[in-house]
Amino acid sequence: MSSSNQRVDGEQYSNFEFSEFLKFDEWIEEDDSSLAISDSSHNPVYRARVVGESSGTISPPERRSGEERIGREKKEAKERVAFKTKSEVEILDDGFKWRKYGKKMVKNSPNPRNYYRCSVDGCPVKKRVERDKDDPDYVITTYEGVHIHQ
DNA sequence: CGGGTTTGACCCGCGC
DNA sequence: GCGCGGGTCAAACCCG
Repeated sequence: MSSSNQRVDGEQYSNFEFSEFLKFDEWIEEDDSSLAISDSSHNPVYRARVVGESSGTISPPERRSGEERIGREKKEAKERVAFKTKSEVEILDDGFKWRKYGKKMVKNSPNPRNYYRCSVDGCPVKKRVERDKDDPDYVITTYEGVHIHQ
């Protein structure tokens, strides 16, 4: 991963409290509504959240091989936070190390969808990056789960 | 050498 | 019951 953009947001995200901010259901404009689009490589202009149904529990990712994954129980829906950011590169450095584990093409969009996972052991955090179909200049980054480490 | 990235195949849930 | 879509894993390759 070679991110040409210097990381100046590491602390910015540290202050992020997903569990608290998760309160929206649609794209909401940030205070930077003016879309000033700072020169900073990335600045979340939009924030959306889609918590896993609070009432409708979704089955956890139980892989095939019904023998090693079995045992997982549905504790609570994982948090899903989506950020719409204007960026040229989809590899936004949020202060964590991500390992790409898959790429898929969306049928509704000519743009591929990249799947990332936290390299830290025990970190069940997953990241999904996709380019906006209507706004190629924008990148939608969806975070899933919470980091067990800072 | 290690870690990370890549692409295809595989799997699962749901819809029809 | 089968098909589609989306998601994940895995082997191989590349880079530092």
